[in-house]
Amino acid sequence: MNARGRPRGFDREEALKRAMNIFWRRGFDNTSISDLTDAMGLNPPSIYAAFGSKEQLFLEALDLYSQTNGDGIWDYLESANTAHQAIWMLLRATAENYTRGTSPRGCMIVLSAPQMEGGNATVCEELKERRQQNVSLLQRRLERAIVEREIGRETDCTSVAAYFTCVQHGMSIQARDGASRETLLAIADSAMAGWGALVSPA
Amino acid sequence: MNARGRPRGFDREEALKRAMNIFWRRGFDNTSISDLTDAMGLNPPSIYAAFGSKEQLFLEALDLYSQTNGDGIWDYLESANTAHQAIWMLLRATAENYTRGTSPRGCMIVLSAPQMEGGNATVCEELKERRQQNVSLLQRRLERAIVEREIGRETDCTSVAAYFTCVQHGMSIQARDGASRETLLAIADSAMAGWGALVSPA
DNA sequence: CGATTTATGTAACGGACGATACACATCGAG
DNA sequence: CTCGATGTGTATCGTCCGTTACATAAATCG
Repeated sequence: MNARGRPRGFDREEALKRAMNIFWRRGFDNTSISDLTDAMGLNPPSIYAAFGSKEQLFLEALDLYSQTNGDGIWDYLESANTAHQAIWMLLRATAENYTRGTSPRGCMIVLSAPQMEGGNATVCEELKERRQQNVSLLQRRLERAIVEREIGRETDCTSVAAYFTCVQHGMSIQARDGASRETLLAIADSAMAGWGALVSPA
Repeated sequence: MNARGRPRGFDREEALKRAMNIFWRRGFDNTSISDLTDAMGLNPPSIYAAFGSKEQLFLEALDLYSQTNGDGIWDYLESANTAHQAIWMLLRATAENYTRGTSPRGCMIVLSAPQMEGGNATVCEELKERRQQNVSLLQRRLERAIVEREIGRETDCTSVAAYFTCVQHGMSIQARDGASRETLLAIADSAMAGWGALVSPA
């Protein structure tokens, strides 16, 4: 009992990758089905048969983005030995990731649909949740650093996580506005300058 | 030779204010003429006669935003005695400004149209230029602080300005995502924590 | 071989968009 | 008053949007 009917005439993953790139560059609302058919080399019925709708296609593209572009950044959180090193490398990896010549600049999750009203509600909510998950990841890493006695028990992990997340989000805007990799790396370093004052002593 | 013809039946400034609010909340592309007619209480021909086009209306609304909402923030840059105090107050004022109950959260200039492709090119370019002007303002204030011997001559004013601008931009995203005033104020304080390491000694 | 199932290409759907044509209302000038 | 000028309301323009109907192509199943 194998695939019945006419087989799909295109590579679904390749098509999804192209959709991701154009959503990333133009955002959800500013990407039309016509844009997608051009970029994916498909006609509308093929897209709808394979992905369901523009909204579902975007959500799949968002998953692909998180897996292929996000992980390279967030892996450092757990792999680095200290929270200080982890966040520093996270920010520096972000700077490099946001200024790759071949990819759109900045983060798809931050830039795709910043308006909470007027656009697609499901998409907005999904993006918002993913952004907030990143705050939680940072916060948990800081709490782990308390347990491991890297930083003191008095550290306000929630505020510090919000601060570094804020810097990362801001880097998306700067990257989209054309900031150089050097500028973003300098921002990453600057953001770490206050570390000693942000965490309480171990 | 005074105003000939039928006089305008509405308050132009009040209508512009309402347009600003809805553009601020929904962004440029996600605000339709229908949204504007509802919010402004006008029919399309009245809007077009008074403001020209959706694009021109937005640009006027953007000017109004800068005058009524931006100045409260940026005035501190020149009025404060030191660059340190100026930037700190700038960030704290930003935190308060972005979390006023009556207004949309976050900055209109940052959130209205973050995509450089697919939307209105003129609007995108205008917003980008205004964002970059803010970097220049910060940079000049830091250079003044060098002249006034508040900070050392080795300070990398460009990088430091980019860093604080980045924090401010990030606060717009956080505010739009629902961050509390306390969270944003904590971010402002956190961002200042590295000041001593960011500037060279006087 | 049909019969069935799935994918594709063409062509178009209803609806929303930004923007206007047109008739009418309301002003100042003469 | 009449005349020219300008604002307003209705009703609509052409275009693009996301989506789909329909006929046809290409595969498996019996």
